[in-house]
Amino acid sequence: MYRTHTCGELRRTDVGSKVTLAGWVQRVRRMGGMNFIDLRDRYGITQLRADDSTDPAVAAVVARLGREFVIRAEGIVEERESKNAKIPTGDIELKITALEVLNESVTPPFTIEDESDGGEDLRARYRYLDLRRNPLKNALMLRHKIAQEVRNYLSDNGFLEIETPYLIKSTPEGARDFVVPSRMNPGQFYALPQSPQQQKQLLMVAGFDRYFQIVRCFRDEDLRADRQPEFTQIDCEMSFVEQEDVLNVFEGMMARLFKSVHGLDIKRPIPRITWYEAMDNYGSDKPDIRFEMKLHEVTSLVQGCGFTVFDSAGYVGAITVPGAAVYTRKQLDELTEWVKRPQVGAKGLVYLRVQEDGSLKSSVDKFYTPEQLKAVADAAGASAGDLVLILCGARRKTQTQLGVLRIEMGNRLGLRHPLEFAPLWVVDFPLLEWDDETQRFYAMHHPFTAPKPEHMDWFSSNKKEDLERVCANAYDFVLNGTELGGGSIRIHDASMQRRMFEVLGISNEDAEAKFGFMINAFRYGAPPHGGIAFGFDRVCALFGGVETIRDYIAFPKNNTGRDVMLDAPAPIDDTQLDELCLRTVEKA
RNA sequence: GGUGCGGUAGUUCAGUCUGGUUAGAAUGCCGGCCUGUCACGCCGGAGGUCGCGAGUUCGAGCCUCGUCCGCACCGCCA
Repeated sequence: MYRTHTCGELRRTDVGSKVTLAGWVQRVRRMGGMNFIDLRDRYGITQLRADDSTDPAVAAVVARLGREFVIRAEGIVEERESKNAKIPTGDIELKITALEVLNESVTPPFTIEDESDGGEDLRARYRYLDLRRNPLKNALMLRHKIAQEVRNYLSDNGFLEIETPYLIKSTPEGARDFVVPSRMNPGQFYALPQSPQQQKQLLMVAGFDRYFQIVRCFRDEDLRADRQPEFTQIDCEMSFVEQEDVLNVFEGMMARLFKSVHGLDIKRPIPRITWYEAMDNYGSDKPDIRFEMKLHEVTSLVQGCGFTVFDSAGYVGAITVPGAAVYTRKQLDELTEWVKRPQVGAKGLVYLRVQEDGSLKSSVDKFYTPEQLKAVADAAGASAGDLVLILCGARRKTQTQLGVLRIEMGNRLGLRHPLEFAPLWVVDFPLLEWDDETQRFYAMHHPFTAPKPEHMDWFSSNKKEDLERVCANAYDFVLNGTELGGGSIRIHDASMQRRMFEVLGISNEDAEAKFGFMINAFRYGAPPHGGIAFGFDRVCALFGGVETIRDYIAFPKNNTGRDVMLDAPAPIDDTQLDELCLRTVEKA
């Protein structure tokens, strides 16, 4: 037996017992004649003590120990002379009676401590060492906890966990597919699933009326702090449900997670706003509602006064930054430069200070009377000491820019506490999105999303402005400004599906070629159904209070999609290429 | 495809704007001292192709151009 206990469990009540521990050497403190070893495993740290004078054999082993050696120590649990309140085992130590090196370690390239001295890239290349550190270890433990809670909740609610294939068929709509060549079918390719969307709908046709899966998905797109090419979804689908049923079930799931992970009782029902309200009030389809600072349209108040920038704009909107009237000219200039960066894309920034005495000072004083400015400040909900920031331009574009500015000001004012949680449903998304470049509609969610029944007249119309108004039975779960999940009620009626393809400009032949198996299956009695999928990595990261998902994935890819530890992707042998008929002709 | 920031001891960084003797600090590592440390302390030591390539210059870590790599973001992500 290598050990009787872990390094995290011994307490004062164990004093006097003879135990054996095994783990990694975190640090050796040699005091001259007396030595302390911090022994670490997954469960914690226990201090070992060795006295050179009483046991020369142990002393000889201690003398050659280095960081990250794997050792096994036998000894007696003793109460410490001086306690360490920082660790749970801080009241005791192990007086070593026998010590064995199970394996040596070369000096690690960075320190294995909570605050490591290693940079991101270095730690990524030695991920197995990085994972020994508490922050990453705790992140993976949180991930496990959330996965367990999700499984239990869904299983308790009658959901069956069913696996779907990873080798499927490429679908042209949506993100780029990762493809896998087929040896037995030369020149043909599988695709890895972007999500098990079609399979789960087929499971509904098959009668598994409540399905879920914690499943890996793949998208060959550029990466971000919150986007990996392979990521994990909590994928769910239900039959004989309306939107309300889906929202209720998954509110319950999120409530259970908040309770079990953070001990929080979230308010139910979780607030719901429409996509239009989200855009008009927050300039985002995934608003962070931990703080107010809503958008206010002031277009009618500022036009016709000779300020041509506003007069020619389709929309003029404002946000009120509380307590920011003290911003200096320099700070405002910096903010103006900030909104003009390509990432935001505004042409300029108009400000309006409501000073402590109630008087107004703005960058457009010469165009407006104090009364007119007062009306703007009132419309924006500004009071003494506040700063009103105004952008103008095309409606949705400007709202989006104000939304980005709102988040930035929220950050600057410290209004976005990572461990404060404000969940939200965004509902009634537009069904379709017009693309100017290709002059056609695209499905905002995916082409199986059902239009709202009350919008069927518009959906039947061939006028662009009618189709643009059609809302979908689609919904997103948003937490603290991050989209954590999204789903919809699906189309289960063949004629409506045909109409959908027609609107999207997909011919019968194309639809047959791309989604033939779906269309065919739906002829055999598809039940009304709908579902949702959550980004599991993002759920973990947000519950952990950070914005990057990499820490919650054991072996993530870097910014360019590489696994720097494996050094993948990599070329393959010519023999492999030949077998797959993929060998390219050498260039002359 | 694009924008920004970064690349200098094992590691994290300073030095680059304003070119000039032997490129510094901290930490880690090695050696010595130390019997109650827990970020132990004290003394000493080793450790550098300044990412790579070209250019400007009497002289380049520093200036210019190119290139590679990392991170963040825009595009993209039905």
